[in-house]
Amino acid sequence: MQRNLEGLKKVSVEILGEEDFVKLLESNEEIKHYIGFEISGLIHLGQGLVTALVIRELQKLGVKTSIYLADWHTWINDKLGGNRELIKKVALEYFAPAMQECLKIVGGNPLELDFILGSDLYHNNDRYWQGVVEVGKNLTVSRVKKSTTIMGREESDEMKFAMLLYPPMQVADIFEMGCKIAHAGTDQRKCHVIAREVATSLKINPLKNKEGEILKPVCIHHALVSGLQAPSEWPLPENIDKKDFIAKYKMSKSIPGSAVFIQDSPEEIREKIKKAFCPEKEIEYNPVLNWVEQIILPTTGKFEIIREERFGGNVTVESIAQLKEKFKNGDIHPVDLKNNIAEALIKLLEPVRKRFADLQSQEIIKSIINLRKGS
RNA sequence: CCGGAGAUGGCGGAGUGGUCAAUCGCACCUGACUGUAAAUCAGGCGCCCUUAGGGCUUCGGAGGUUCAAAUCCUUCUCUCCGGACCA
Repeated sequence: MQRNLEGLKKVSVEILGEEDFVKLLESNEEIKHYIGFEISGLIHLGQGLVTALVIRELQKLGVKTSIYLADWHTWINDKLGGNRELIKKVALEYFAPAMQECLKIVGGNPLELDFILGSDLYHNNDRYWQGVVEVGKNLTVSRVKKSTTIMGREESDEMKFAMLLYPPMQVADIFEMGCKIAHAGTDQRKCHVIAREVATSLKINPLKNKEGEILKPVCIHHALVSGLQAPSEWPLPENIDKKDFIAKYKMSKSIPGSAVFIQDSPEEIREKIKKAFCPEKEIEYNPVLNWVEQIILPTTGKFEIIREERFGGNVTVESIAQLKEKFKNGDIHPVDLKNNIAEALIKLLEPVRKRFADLQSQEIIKSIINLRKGS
């Protein structure tokens, strides 16, 4: 079994508590992982495939992986109209199978991926709610308020009191499930940092290794994938932090053109990518290039460009550095990139489309889409 | 509970009795220009009718005044800001 973190590091941006992770691997004890999902709508490539890539790598390390279907959190955050029945239905009939397919696509093993539904975890579970309170006793209100950005809300948005329950609940989830590895996109960082900070103060249900020592959860964060939309200003203004600026343009479910959803039809995929922002020779801020880097290459190991002779003929690249080089000097044109990434994605995602091709699945997907329009 | 402010189209935000289907900005859609997108320019952007034009339904909900209301009145709901209560 693989014992180093190199593969994992390639598909993530940071590991908080890396040394602890190495120790855990060496100790041969069971290591449980989880990533939590709000059942917030359709699954896009970032959520589906990038998550799956990390899970694949964790499985290679012998970690017991799981996905937490956070129906309570979804309810609190008022997604899917706050309709608890629908949330559960979508969780079990769309999210879970979809993530199995995504994991299969990237070469992971869906049979070794557990699913845990929030309602089941909390049902008749005093210890969980004690955990929530105990986490809360270690936090100030302002700290919790600041951390509500993990819910994808703006500070200016109206905040219901229940939203303040969300971060401590998310932290308590980790301890309740006994997950030594907590995994999420970088947007969830604040919550994980809280989890690590309070970990050593917990009395009721702390994380422990097999020697009984109290542990902080190891937190793995993957990068958020760029959205295809154009930035509000281009070229990027000189005087600002480019990284911060770019970070604002992530794939988003609420910005229609920014994301490809995993069950999108070939036509939809082509159309969205055709409309993508993709300046010629630009390698610093280029969402299409970013997709090749974060999705195509880690999944298939190569990126094939099929094009007419007059444009330079076919090329295959195997690293992002190689691709960037060719793109920067104009050997590869944005249209080459777009045409081929679209076809590559169509091919990759075919199993998902098949999985959800039946009438019942289509109904569920439709109901998610209509909800968004309505609310 | 009391006092004040407010609720307008996807969002922001004008409008305070007729000329308002509702200025404007953003977003969005179409076309032109580029081997893509962006930028720029032209047009569209409540719904229906084939255009001129016409019809229908809108300005938090309900009711009312008026020839005529997003605009006035009553009432309800919700939001924000103060204050009161704090055994």
